[in-house]
Amino acid sequence: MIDVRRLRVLKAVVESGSVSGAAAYLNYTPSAVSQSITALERETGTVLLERAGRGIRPTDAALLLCEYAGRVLATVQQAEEALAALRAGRGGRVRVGTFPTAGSSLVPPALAAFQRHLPEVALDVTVVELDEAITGLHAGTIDVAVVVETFAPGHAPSDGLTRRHLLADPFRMVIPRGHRFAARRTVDLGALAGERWIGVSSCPGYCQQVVSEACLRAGFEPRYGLEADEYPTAQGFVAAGLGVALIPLLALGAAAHSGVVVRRVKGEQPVRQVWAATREAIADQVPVRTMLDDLEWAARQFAASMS
Amino acid sequence: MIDVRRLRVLKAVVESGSVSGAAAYLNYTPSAVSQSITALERETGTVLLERAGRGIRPTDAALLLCEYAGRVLATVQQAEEALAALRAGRGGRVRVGTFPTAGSSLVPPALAAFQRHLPEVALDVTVVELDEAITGLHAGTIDVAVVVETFAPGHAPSDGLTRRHLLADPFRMVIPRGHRFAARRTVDLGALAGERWIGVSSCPGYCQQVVSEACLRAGFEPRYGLEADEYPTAQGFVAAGLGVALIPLLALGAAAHSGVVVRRVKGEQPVRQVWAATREAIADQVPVRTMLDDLEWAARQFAASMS
DNA sequence: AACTCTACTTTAGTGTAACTTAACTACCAG
DNA sequence: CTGGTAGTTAAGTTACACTAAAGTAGAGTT
Repeated sequence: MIDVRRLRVLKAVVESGSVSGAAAYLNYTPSAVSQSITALERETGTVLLERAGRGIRPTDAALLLCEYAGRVLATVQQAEEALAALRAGRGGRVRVGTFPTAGSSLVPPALAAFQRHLPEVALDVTVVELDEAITGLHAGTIDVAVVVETFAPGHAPSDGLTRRHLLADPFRMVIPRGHRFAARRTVDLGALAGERWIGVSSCPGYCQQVVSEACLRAGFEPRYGLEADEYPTAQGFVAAGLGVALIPLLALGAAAHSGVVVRRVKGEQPVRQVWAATREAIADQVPVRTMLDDLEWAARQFAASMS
Repeated sequence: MIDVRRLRVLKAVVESGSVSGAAAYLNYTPSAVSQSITALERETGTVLLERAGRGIRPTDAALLLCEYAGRVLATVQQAEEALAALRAGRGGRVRVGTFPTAGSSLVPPALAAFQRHLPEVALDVTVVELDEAITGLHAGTIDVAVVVETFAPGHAPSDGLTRRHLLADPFRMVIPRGHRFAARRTVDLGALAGERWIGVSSCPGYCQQVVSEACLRAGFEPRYGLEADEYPTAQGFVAAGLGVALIPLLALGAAAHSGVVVRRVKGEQPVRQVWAATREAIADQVPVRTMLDDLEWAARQFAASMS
């Protein structure tokens, strides 16, 4: 394979028309240029320069190689420019993994803001469970994950990952419209000890745990009746009078089901913590940082709108 | 400017999916590959590989660079192929300079043969005087010159040039159809001592000299009447009865003027030597050597047809 | 949980080749 | 013939690309 650096030297010679001119251009000595060309001639088995009086004249072969050298060097320069563009946040792709109940109030506004900031970066959004998010981050199939808890203060951050706190998402009491507490502004959990509780399977483990702990703090263990697969379904169950549920504000969305009322919990709020996580290795990249910033911004917007 | 050799290494890594795979492919040690990539990362200020478990994963930047690397390496390979083609005699250009009276029997058949042999080589043909031919060869504006004499055995070949003998082109006596010697097979120059001689200015110096020397050998100095600018004109003058002329066989062409007869000179033939000359530096190139061979072939053909 | 294997990185050392310096050759001009 | 310019050659030095060997870290094994 022809050495591209020597092609560069040849190009300089052909374009300047002399060895010494090329040397000046390249900040070499004429000797170095001469030796480079000789080496290239040896390498290609072709005569590239002929002596012509005091100077030199490129052969057909030299002109041919020079043409290709131009293309090669132009391509390399294009590569540099494309790389600079990528580093500046133009081009490339960010893969976002979000937990199932991230809701319409957090991730979509963040994605919209991101597209405004970096319109040339492609976006992949997938819904993933918590463990998928972690393994995806490690495997490189996800760049930014929006997850619930796990990264809570107590937990050690998974190795090689870094996280940013987005939001403390409070649970609200969802009760049927006709319920005896529907008129109250806030609801004491303890007063609902006897109710039938609706569980949600899509937020496995942790969310359920928050609910249980809140109930325990209120002095009772919730009696679960139905298990909904999603929070909207759970609202439906509540509206149908099948029980009550504690549902995170984010999962309630902008508009609650018409058959239910949403009430603040009296006393200490049960909350779930929402985090954004990414690999440390890519945390400095413009698109990744921008995505984190936009998620944070969307979270602040949401928190402000719900206060 | 990004180092293309390192791009090559990166490409190997990305395509094989591992450092050790690339090392095996390139006949390097994994260490060398790792160092190359690190250097490329330093050079570009970009992270190219992330550790992923036991192996590595290329970043977006690496994939981007890899794409350009493919183009660059492909272009270099194309250059090599184009160069090989040029060396094999496909492509390129041969510039032929020929003396004014080279005639239709030598150069055109040679050019036709050349085009048959190397159809992809472009041809430039110019008519040049002798000194133009020499300077043109030196200056590189002519690759192959067809010249008369100058390179005769006595002469030292001009520096840096090499020559090949093509033809001893004999002069023939051209006399009017009605001339008293028109019936003879051969003509004794001495018998024409009293005739008016037609000179030709287009073959300056040497051709004239050959004629004069031949006449001197025959014991007289020719009395020049008219001077024609070209050999066909000279034939016209002879046909009109304005004198006689010694004209090289090549210049007579395939068909002589209808008003004249062409007769062999008795005794020692006045001849002009026809040579092909080229620069030593390019004498080994396929197109140049082919051109010389074809000129030689055309000369043999001509000599055979005129025997 | 300790081990082992594999993959990559790091560090130190070596050899090649790329460049410089200096001397040489060749061409042209005064 | 001399001086100046352009290119090449030869010798020497430097830089760096690669190897060797030791180090680190993940993933499977006993």
